[in-house]
Amino acid sequence: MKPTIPKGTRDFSPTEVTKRNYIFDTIKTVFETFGFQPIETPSFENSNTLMGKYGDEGDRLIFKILNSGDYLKKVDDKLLKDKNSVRTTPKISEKALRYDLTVPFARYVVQHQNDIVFPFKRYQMQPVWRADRPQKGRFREFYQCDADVVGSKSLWQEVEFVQLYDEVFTKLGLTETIIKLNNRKILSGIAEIIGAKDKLLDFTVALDKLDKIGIEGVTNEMLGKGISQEAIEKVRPLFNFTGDNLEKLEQLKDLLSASEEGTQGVEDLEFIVENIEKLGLSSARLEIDVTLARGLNYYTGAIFEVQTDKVAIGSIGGGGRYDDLTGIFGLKNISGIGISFGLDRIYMVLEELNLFKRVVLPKPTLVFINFGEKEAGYCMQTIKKLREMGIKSDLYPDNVKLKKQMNYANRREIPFVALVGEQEMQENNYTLKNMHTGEQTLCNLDDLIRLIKS
RNA sequence: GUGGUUGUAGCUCAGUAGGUUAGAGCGCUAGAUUGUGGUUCUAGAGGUCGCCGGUUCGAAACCGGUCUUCCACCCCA
Repeated sequence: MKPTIPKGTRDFSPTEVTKRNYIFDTIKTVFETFGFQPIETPSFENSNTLMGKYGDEGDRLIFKILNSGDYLKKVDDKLLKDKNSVRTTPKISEKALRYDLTVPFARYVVQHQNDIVFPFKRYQMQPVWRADRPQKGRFREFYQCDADVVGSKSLWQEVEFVQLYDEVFTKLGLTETIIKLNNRKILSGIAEIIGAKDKLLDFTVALDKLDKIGIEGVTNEMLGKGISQEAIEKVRPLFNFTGDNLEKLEQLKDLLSASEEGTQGVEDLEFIVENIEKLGLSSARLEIDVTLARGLNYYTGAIFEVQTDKVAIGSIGGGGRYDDLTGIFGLKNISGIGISFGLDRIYMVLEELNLFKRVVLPKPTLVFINFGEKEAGYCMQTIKKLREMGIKSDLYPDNVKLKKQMNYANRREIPFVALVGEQEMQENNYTLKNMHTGEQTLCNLDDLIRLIKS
């Protein structure tokens, strides 16, 4: 049998895990610096917790878990005969793998509302699963690193999340990231102005593609969705939106003056932009982008997306404010805002830009050659002492040819090898070989420690 | 879900207008070197050519299906 793993999943080698942990640790440190606390939720939830939260497309991409036992027994004969998957699925599957971390978090907040101190700032770094077709930077199992705040409507949270993005990417050495910012209220306002409020979703999805398919493509798609030519004319200025953030906001103000919601959105963005300008960013750039829509339909306020133009890979993070996420689970009037880091994509970007230089694979500093049982026992005494001192050291476990043992040390890039044979044992000293220079020294334990520490 | 693409040794890939025994480089094992790795030289092991079926005297090659890889769309991190 040929060993394989399912489509869209990956194994991670020691080097890869080390590099991934470096990203995890960096993000985690920043999250905690900003006052977030960790939680974890199960990898699978009840289907009804997840289904219907991500739109029809999302439902299709949720991995369903088959009921245990004789799961077909209770299903109606008629239903089975009809071969209708959509209607049969709920009968044979009651659990599903989590699709993101935000919905399980909303469930968590509602379920534990009595124990939570609001405003609740939590972070979560766990895998999620999507039955998508894999392609570049898209997998069926991948990690998300989310930070959310629930229980505060303050726009300072938006400001903080921009700072947080900047901080994380700066620490990772990924500079000049572009933090795109928009507001769902502005999109609603625009739809209102053009009299296509019922087509908000179609409108935003089409607008989102502007940089990909161009003005003409977007126009055609909007026309195709039943948005009138006149309406499109009204928003044409959006297609060639230029200037700095404040200039863009001025233009938007004019465009949206007749929409209360749109105006509110502009004011929100103004607050964020002005304060970020006062506080300053280390290496990222905040950019208003009215074409930024994001697919999720639960965002109600600010929308974020982080991009880098150094690597063509799509967004490496995103998020936004959702005023009513917990409402679905019965807890009203709790506003939330959150952001997410796409760990796997960040990994690919750092790899491509060669930004993992500082990451070193954990490995022994010193390995002892095995010359036989007696010598091995003697070496283990020393290794015990060295390990107690925090020096990573190891005994080659088998008494095999010296060449093979040396080759092992070489392949693992272990900097020092100690040879202890009969001669050394009798004289109570060590032959220490520096694998880099090839230099060998006969020394006692103190000298050995001093040499490998230098 | 739609369209395209890929699969030959552990890895990266050659190969054939269908014809004895399927190749290379790297890696692996052994030796040159019995207490010395990285270089070099020599030898060796390793493949039902993704899987199933069809066409054919004959298929790794042609055809169909299926799985897989990668890519675009949809959607999205």
